[in-house]
Amino acid sequence: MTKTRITSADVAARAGVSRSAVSRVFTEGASASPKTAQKVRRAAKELGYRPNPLARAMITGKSRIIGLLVAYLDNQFYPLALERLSTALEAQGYHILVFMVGNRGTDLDRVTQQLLDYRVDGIVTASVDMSNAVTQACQAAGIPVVMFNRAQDGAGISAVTSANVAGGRQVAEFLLAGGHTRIAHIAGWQGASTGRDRARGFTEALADADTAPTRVLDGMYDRTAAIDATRNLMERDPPDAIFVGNDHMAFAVMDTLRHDLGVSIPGDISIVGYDDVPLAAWPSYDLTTVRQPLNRMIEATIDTLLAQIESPNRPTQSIEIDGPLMVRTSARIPEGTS
Amino acid sequence: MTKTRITSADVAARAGVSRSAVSRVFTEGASASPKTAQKVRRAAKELGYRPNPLARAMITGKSRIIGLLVAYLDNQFYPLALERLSTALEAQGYHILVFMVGNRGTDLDRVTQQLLDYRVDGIVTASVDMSNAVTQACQAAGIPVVMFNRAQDGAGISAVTSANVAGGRQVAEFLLAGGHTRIAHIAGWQGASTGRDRARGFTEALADADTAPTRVLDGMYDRTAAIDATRNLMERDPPDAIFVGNDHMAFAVMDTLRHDLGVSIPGDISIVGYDDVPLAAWPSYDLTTVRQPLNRMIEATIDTLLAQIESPNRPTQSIEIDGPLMVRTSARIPEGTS
DNA sequence: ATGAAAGCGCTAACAA
DNA sequence: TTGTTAGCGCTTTCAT
Repeated sequence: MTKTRITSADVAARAGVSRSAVSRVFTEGASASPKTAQKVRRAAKELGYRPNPLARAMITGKSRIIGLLVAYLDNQFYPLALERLSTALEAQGYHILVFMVGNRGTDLDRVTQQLLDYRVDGIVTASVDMSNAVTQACQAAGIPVVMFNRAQDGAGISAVTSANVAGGRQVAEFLLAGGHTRIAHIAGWQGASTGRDRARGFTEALADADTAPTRVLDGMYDRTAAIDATRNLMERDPPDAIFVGNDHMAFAVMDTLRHDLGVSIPGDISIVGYDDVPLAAWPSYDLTTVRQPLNRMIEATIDTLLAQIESPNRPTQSIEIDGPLMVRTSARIPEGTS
Repeated sequence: MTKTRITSADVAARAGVSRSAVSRVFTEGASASPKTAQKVRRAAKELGYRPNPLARAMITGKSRIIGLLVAYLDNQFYPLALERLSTALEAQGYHILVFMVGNRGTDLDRVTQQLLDYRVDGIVTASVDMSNAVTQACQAAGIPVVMFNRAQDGAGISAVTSANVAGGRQVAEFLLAGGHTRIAHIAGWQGASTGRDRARGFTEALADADTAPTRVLDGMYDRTAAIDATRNLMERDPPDAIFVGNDHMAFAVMDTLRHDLGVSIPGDISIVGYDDVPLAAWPSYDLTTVRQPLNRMIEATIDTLLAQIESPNRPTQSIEIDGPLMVRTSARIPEGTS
């Protein structure tokens, strides 16, 4: 059995037409008579021919590959995002080429270069914070970029996020309504827009009620850091509620509180997280949290990206998607709540 | 600012050499005099030139892309595998093109075709059970395939797994030593080699001790199925220990037992899982489980794949990697254990 | 060691 | 609508 690849020439020969004819039959919206099309398709099927996307990419300049830049995969939110993103893009004839960037300021330049090398049609960055340089370079090279779950102020880069400021507010209001008086915040990484926005909305809403968080610590979106922050918090001035910057950290906080410190949740302290990953709904945590509507965020990401690929001069856009507070049992529930 | 791409011709012109010379300078182990190399590199740097991998792929037939076929990303084990795999491959100059296959018998044919279309240099399948057809087709097309965390009996396909039969045995022996007498098994999907092997090792070891599992239910590697199985088990004949086919299901079992059924773990029932995902070590579960040594499995996967890419006629190999039982508190600990 | 020429598999002008 | 003719950007014999 030979490993010979079938080319369009083979099909052309067999169908008794030119290679261009074959090409046109396999190209969206190209002109080919039904008769030719039929002949070509038959020959192709008999030969097991399929166009070579690489060759096609070279000439069209479109690879139908989307570069995905991703840092952490330990927070359940991102694997799910990847799954949805990939599935949705495959449905549109695109595929995802993965570029892992080490969590802390790795060789971004090398990655950027590779991204450009592969002539990807577009780029999605997920959980990548230091993307300024990258995104700038890619934009400059004419490759559309959409930041997923991160925003970049005024940088002229498209971004899709949930309404993080509003989400932070929601949490503050919920906690206030629950009668909490000493509310602390273990924030998401303050180098990330999500971390900052959630903290801001939260603090602002408290300020509106003439109060303030007892303390704000940066949990870096990291489990260990969150554990340390929790201990620190409890040693000095124990709060009666903690808003944690994402679910991943909130689980760490709950674990530490319950199992290390013997604190009852929500009896002694209420905990609220952010993301609503599936684990948040598991009864071991049953975490009250702000949902980031993954499906709609993915949808928006893809729409934005594809729109930008189709019309390169289209202005960039930032999309913010509202997410509800999922009330569960990790935080005391205000009286008379529906 | 123009979007013009720099080609090897530009570099050649600037360096005063031929395009072949440029090519050789950028090709591993090609002959170029130090002088030429220097001139070319300088010109390239000045122009910001980098070879186009797609064009290179067309001629060499090597895309330096590895196709990753993956089904579920909700079990923490696979995102981590993906992360490690991608990082390690990037270090070797490869990248991962993702192909999601819907959990239940989706259009495998379409995916297979696309895999072939892209002329990937190799394929890794992860958590893909029905891979027979796919892998066969790819092998036939001369593309090396390595199955990660699945084995295929006698199919002449390379595979990397942990020692699942031995792992199952370990669990049985541990539970027996702990004095359990009514041991049930909520098994991993019996359509998957891992599910079958673990169940087999487990049952065999019990048989060696002249006993048998009180019941064996297929949990399908699915949270909901595992919950149902747990309820079913508890209604009819409650065991004093359950070996669960993977951690992901074990968490569901523990949640159901504790929060739905008010069962104490390990007071009333001991639970043992499989995988040792990070979550297993979190204090909320603190799950006794058999570790699948991820890093070494990934290493073996990559070694096998790259070896096969380099010498296509090399025979396929199945590698099995031992994993220790991680003893934690979800199962009663035998007396006098170190 | 180097350049000229040929070609990977395909699509895009251009005529016909 | 169709075929012919050029390439896309690169690597690779084959001479030199």
